Amino acid sequence: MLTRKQHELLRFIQTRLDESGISPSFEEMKEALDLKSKSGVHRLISALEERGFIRRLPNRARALEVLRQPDDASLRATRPAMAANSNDQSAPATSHPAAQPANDVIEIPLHGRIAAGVPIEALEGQSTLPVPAALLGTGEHYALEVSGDSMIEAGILDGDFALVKRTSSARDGEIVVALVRGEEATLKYLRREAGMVRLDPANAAYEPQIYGPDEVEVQGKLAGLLRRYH
Amino acid sequence: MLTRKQHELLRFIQTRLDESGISPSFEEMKEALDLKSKSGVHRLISALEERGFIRRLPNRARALEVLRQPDDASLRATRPAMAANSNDQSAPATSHPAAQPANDVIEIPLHGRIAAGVPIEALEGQSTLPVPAALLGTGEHYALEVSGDSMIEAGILDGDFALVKRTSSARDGEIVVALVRGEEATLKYLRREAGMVRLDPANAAYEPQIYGPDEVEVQGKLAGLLRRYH
DNA sequence: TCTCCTAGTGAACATTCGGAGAACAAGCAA
DNA sequence: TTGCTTGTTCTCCGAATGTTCACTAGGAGA
Repeated sequence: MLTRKQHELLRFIQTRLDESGISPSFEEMKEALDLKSKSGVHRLISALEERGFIRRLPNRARALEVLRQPDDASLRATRPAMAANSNDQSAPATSHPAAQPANDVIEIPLHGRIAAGVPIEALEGQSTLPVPAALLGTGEHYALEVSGDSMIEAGILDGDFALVKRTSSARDGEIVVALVRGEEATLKYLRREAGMVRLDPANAAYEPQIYGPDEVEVQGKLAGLLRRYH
Repeated sequence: MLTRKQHELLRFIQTRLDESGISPSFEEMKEALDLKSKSGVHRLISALEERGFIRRLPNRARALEVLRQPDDASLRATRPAMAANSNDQSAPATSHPAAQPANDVIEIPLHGRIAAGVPIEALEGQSTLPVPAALLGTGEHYALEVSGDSMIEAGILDGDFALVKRTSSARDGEIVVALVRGEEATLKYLRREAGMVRLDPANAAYEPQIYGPDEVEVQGKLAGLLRRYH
């Protein structure tokens, strides 16, 4: 899936993220790959993004996120080491060499219903929900039960479980959990325009809402969805 | 399923990916198979792709990904099931505190895409998908990747994973996997009227289809849904 | 608000590498 | 025979890489 250079760069980025938590700048990547110009890095980054290995915020410095690891044994072998690096060694949760089902499932907290007029922190969780790891990317996730039909045209129905990645940044067009004026958490499309933040429902019966940047806090972005039919 | 050469090539690719994480180029595969030309490799690659064993980005160098192993128990044991999930994500959240194994999880077989014009039995699957037991009821279940937008108004989008309970009976108004004339499996609302069976899409752009009772075989009914956002 | 600096963007050029595919032939099984 | 897999040669063109240079967006500070 990756060429040599792409692979090399991806590993460098991942290493830096593991060590310092900060993505390297183009300049640093240039040095690491022994190039004389940032342009080469730029193209490699673009290729990695195109192939779905990283994600980035355009025009933002050091705004890289690794989405997947290259599919190779050396990584699999080093994963325990990485775990020890990136996180506290006190988490022994990684010792499941062949515990097949367990490796594929992540237990995430269920924080209650969204669009209930209550900040979701208030509902910090009682229960948890097991979720296939494949539905999630990296990072911390939680689940919310969707209330209402304001996102129905995006295929998100009342009663669905939204799997949300905890983050305070999101890109235009992504579906986010937004806390409005510290009071109300809703699930909406995020769009920014003219210094304002617009929250777009996916239901022609509802109006987009426009707020000042200080009125809206992104609490996470939609990473997956679970639904039950009875 | 695979010819000797295809099998040999697939194993070579997998080996290289395991060792280096970088897919081999046509030139390298040519050498490995002891051929004198890349064209042979080209045809083998095409065959492997057509049969769903590998995935590739067209016109991209070294952009191969192995989706399935040949039906070979020794190999299969070493590959997590989700590797076969068309998209990325074979490397889930490498390590974070919230990632804990769970018990109430059921591993169900993933039978391929539905609405692909192929009876799903034909795709009897290598891969499996871990699913929270809470999403399913009793009985035997399997998963299908949804193809197309014919159920979009029911909140079922292209690329979603439908969790299906295997059953040959369903009630009016339920969403079922229906095999039409032994050929085509589709996901539709089931309705019976005047001795006929009607399969209703949930998309105004599509027409309901009406069949004789002998033409339609219910293979299961929708029990749950998984979706990933990228 | 304005100005400056840095990091990121991307066009352009050259070189080498890698993939697509037509065309022809041989071996083999139904 | 017919159909399929395989082997081979050859050609064409696009991808990947390295490099230079100029430009732009954002953030920091005056």
